[in-house]
Amino acid sequence: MRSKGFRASDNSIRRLSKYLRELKEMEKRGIEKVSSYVLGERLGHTPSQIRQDLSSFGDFGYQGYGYNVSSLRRSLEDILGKNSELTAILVGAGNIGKALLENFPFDECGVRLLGAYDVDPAVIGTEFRGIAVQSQADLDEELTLKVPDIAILCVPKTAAVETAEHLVERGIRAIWNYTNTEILPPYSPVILENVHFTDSLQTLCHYVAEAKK
Amino acid sequence: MRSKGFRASDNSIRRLSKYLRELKEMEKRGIEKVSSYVLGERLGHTPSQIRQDLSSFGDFGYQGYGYNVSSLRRSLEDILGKNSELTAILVGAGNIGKALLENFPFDECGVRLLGAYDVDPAVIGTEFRGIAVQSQADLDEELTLKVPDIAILCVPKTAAVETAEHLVERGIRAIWNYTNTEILPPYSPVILENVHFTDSLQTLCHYVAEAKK
DNA sequence: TAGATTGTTAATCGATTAACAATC
DNA sequence: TAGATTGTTAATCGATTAACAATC
Repeated sequence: MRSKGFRASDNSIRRLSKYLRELKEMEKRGIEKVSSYVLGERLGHTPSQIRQDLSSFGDFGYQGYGYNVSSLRRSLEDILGKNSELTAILVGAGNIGKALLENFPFDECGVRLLGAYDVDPAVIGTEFRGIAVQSQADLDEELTLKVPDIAILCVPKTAAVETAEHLVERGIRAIWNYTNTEILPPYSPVILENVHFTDSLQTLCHYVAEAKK
Repeated sequence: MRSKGFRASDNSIRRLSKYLRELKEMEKRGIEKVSSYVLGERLGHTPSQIRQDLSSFGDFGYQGYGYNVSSLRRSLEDILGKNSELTAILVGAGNIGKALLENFPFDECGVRLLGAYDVDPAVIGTEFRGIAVQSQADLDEELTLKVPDIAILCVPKTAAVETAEHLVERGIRAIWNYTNTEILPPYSPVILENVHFTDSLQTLCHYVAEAKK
């Protein structure tokens, strides 16, 4: 994982995830090598773009051959932090929180989920894949001991900003935000990744409405 | 909703959703007017960008005054298809499907959910907010009667491509894709909006891993 | 009126694509 | 070897930002 001078754009990073997805699929099918041309065909990108994206992180290919699927897969996993032993907690075990607890493939991203927390007594104690939901007090205690790398924020909209600020005050430096709310001021030093479902559907609806006209 | 000659970029459309979110918040707080400068401050965009984004869809502001919050909110809802009476069905009532059925604010996007479908007999018949999950056969019958505008695809990865193709063959022209898979060839005429959770977490992990170095 | 702020045109910046020498 | 395909440099394209006349 050799990093070069300039840094890749956010769009480029997101494409790496997409490439990784396709590479895993190819690996599963026993495909050994792939060229930027073929990968681009499959995913709708130009060969140039793929080579540019990859080359900003290292020399992964071989001239006249292309890329070895398995080894490029491993390199992309490295870049995307799979081997960085990152830890996370989940805050808010409502519906979306539960869905993540029950189903999300954290291993696939190399993230170890340390715990889940909620304020609702009816939910506290419930167990999902070996993780029992704990109380707010437990969360605060936990954070004094060790701050995980990532907080997955799944609390209701109304508690979103408050909870986010609380977590950041206690040392959290990255948030995976499911609250459909802008939880922190722009340019805050916290690394923020938003999953805004309504934004996504509204974008789709815009194009659908346009197409219907 | 006056549309001008050139079309807005995808990024621009996505920002409109963000603006809309903030405008709703301001409206709730009783704020009557807003300038591109103030809105930009709140969301981390330059005033120029906001004016550019908006002006590609119409003249919504007033010189020397700014924008009226309520009326801009309404205009953005129009652009984002809220008043286009779009319809949708949900296919695959597993965990994420259920979470959407139980919680997603479809009204907020102006989308009417017509039905939900699954192959699992254990799930068929279950009701969520007035919508009973129906069988695959029911789905096919429904599609011969009337094709909804959007299919929300929540089936397992393994059934993703097959189900998507099935739906498209029967007339579906837009898919909100929750399967974490590339379900259709690039450049297909179907309008596709992907919600790829793992891509999102991997992107976050990349930045977190970088920051830890 | 003077100050504020729009919509738009022009300038800048960054990202994508094309081209090509290097070389497996 | 000849053909294929990389990594990289240069050219193009598009998106963001700055500037400003118009005007409320």
